Amino acid sequence: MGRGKIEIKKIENNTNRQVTYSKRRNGIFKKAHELTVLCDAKVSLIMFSNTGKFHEYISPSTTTKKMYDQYQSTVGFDLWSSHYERMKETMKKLKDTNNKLRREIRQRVLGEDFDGLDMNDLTSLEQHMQDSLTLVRERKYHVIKTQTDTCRKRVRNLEQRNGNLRLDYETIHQLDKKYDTGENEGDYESVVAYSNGVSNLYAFCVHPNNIPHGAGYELHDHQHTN
Amino acid sequence: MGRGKIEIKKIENNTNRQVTYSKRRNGIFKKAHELTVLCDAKVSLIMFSNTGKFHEYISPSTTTKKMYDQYQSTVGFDLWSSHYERMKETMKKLKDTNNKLRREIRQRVLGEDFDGLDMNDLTSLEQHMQDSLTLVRERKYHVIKTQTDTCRKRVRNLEQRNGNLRLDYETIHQLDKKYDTGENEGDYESVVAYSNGVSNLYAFCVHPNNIPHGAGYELHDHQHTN
DNA sequence: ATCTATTCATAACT
DNA sequence: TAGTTATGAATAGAT
Repeated sequence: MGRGKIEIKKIENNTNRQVTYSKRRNGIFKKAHELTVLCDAKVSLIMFSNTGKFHEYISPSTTTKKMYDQYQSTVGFDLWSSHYERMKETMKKLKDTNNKLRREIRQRVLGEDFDGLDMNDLTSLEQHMQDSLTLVRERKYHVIKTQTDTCRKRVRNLEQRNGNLRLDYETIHQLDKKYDTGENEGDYESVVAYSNGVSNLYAFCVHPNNIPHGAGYELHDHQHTN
Repeated sequence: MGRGKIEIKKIENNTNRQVTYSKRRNGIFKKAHELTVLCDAKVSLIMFSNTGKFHEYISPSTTTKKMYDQYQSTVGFDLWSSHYERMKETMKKLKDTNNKLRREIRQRVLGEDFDGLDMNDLTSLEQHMQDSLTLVRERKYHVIKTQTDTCRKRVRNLEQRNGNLRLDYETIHQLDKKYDTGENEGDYESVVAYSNGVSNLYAFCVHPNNIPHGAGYELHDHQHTN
């Protein structure tokens, strides 16, 4: 139908193909619409050109979604059912699990929902809960013990540190006395020697009035205890 | 294009409509295929006649599902994503809930997974579990009490019944003695009178050897206790 | 189903 | 890209 018969095979000329696509597309759409009206049919027509351009015709009496729902139920095996059904299955299982967990919690945590449990069930439940409670208590005592140990260690460290401080302090005191009585010649070496292994001696020498509170040294303490 | 021009409106004659549908459907399918070949296009053509009959054409280079996936990504708003996404959302929530429940159970039932719980958490958890355990115990004792009460009632009933039986038995014994010594004249009335208010006297008279076990009377017992 | 007079769609051209 | 037209294709109505 045209100025000459054509063979039905791909039109290689790009422009021609485009033109033919456009013309014939309109032709089909027109036919689809005529069929819709004449025969009261429902038509969904979707096309993509080889360049990816999209066109569709859908009978006015329906929608594309409806057509595909109908398509699916007609063809039986539906296109997404595998995904969809598997998903629904999974969801059902999740819900079931959820409910079981909830019931367990209701029984064990909230102390409800005992219907259908006989003496044996109750006794076993009680035993289980007793065991679990014991586990929680053990955990708690473990935590307490750990905390106590840490605390004790810390105290011991502080005591030791305090002892050292006193020692240092007394040493300095004695040195001061020496200086006061002019007995300090040749003793500088011994002071330095003594200070090895005794912490913060220099600091005390600079600020001896800090000793009783020691707030300024907490950082040093930490460096030692850690 | 036929023996005469036709108006594009619904064909009322049923047969005519059917025939036209069939002819034009083939026409469109042919055109769809020609377009597919000539222009290297992809066509999905789905139709339902007004009687519900289904026909489809799909370009050989593709499938209906592919076409609709492409349709969805082209049109943007896709046909199933809303369902699908909502489903995925729901599933995620279910999984989360599930995990939370599981953790609670691990903590409270299995005595595991205490990481991140400090002393306060543990103390509160212990208290909660103690409370729950108490609830289970209460329930258990309630069940025990109920069972015990039922049992006790039953025993009391049986005892009472047993007492009645003995009474009956002795009565009969005395009557037998009377008969043995010939003292039974005019006493029939008194026996019947006596039997009023005493259960199963007739039965004893017929099968006095059943008395000690009484198995045959359990049904009667039930009728009395209920 | 098949036929065919007629209308319609469109290939080539502008 | 849009319009024209010669021509083949589609099909309405009849058989």
